[in-house]
Amino acid sequence: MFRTRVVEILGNETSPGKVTVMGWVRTKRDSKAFSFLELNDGSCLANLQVVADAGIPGYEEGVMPARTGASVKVEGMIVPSQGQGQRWELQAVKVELLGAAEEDYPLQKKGHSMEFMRSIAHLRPRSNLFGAVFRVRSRMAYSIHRFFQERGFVYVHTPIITASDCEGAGEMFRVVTMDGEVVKTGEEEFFGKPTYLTVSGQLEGETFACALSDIYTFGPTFRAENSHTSRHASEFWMIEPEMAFCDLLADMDLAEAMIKFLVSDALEACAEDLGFFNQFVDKGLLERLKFVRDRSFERITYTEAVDLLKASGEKFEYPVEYGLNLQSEHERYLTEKHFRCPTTVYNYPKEIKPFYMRKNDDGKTVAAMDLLVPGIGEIVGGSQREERLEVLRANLAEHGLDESHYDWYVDLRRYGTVPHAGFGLGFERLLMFVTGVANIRDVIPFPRTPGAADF
RNA sequence: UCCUCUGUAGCUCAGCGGUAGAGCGGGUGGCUGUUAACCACUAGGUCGUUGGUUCGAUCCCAACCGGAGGAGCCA
Repeated sequence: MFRTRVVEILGNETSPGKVTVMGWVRTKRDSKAFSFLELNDGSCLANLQVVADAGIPGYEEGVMPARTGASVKVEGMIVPSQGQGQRWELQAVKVELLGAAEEDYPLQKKGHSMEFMRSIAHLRPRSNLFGAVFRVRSRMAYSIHRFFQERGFVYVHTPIITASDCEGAGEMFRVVTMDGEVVKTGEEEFFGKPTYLTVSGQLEGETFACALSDIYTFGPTFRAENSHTSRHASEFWMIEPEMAFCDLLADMDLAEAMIKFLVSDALEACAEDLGFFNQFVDKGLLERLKFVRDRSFERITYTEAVDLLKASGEKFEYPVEYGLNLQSEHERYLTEKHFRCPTTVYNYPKEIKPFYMRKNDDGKTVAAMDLLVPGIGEIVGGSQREERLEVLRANLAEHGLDESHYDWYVDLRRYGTVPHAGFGLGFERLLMFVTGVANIRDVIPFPRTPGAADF
């Protein structure tokens, strides 16, 4: 089957002449003597306008029954459009109906609510919005690999089924086998011990960084948290670079460079789709993305942030106090009202951070950092890892963890330990930031949230 | 897990203590180089479920179920 993609046709300076195009009908306007078909093949946001004169081969069988949602094959000439609104149009010489759409095709030409679109997740990529979202998602995945590969990072596939529990990362899904309706436990466990779906590849990533220097992971992660918000999903994708011979400063530099790289690439490679978001989803999107691309980010220590929030005069629902976690409202104030740009907060009190983060010399804080962006909040969380054997052991004990569960992790500090650091970036949150789409369910093809695992 | 909002036609919503309406979508016909086309006609609903109050409930009350938003936790 040979076809020309719509994106190739519409980008032409001169007519490509005779082409065959296949796609889905977005809308059709009939008159007595001819029909206009808006054809979309997903290769770009724009449709190709097809002009089909009554009487051409396939008009009765191909064009007339082709209502919204139908798939068609059109052969014809690309000619300059007589009408307003498009440069090129396809003057059809032959139309073939590939697949009719039944009368109850749910996508209308008019806008639908996001809730309804979620209920038809198998059809929503055929809409302008979701087509654009998922083209951008694909491009950003590609760009992430490019960013790291160009910098000499090695891509590591950390396991999805894991026996390790990356402490502090939340509730986990158990992986079990069944005997009929009975879950096999104890001696019967498939792996001989309890296993889970991974909540993070970080600990395994550290082992590879302590061999290949600079590595990254990029894969699905799972959290069994019962959280109902627009920013949480039970299954999501995460990018986790880990670097040997690296401290917190270089870690923050990398996180910021990565955000800038991705935003810059999106602005260039996804201009049409971002323009659509800017018009219909978030009027300030392009301005904000250009700002992020061109300006430097703010950096502030946790202690400075607490002082700043206390002195702000702003009324918060939750108290600002050294030693307490920054609440969403506090993060939002910093990044949306005070600095009005992405902000990295670092050096958090050790009590509110997990065991693997490196203790600072002040004895009170750890070398942790969160990169906050306007509208989303935390998009990156990272730290320099504790590389000193005795300090790590003490941390495990302080957190009430059994060292025997982490023997392989502790080994890294026994055999040629090195300063190292890394971070985790939520892929869907990045996409929310880049597209302006407000709900995480709308930037992942088939979202899994508590109580919902359709499709 | 907690708090708030919400559930009427395929979709988006209006409505009212006396058993329902619009726009879009669908169907039929017409018309026009149209472009969220236009015009006319037409078919669609046990008003989320179960109880209760009432002469009478889609409307008031309760519980449950579903959806959404926020908090916490995090990415």
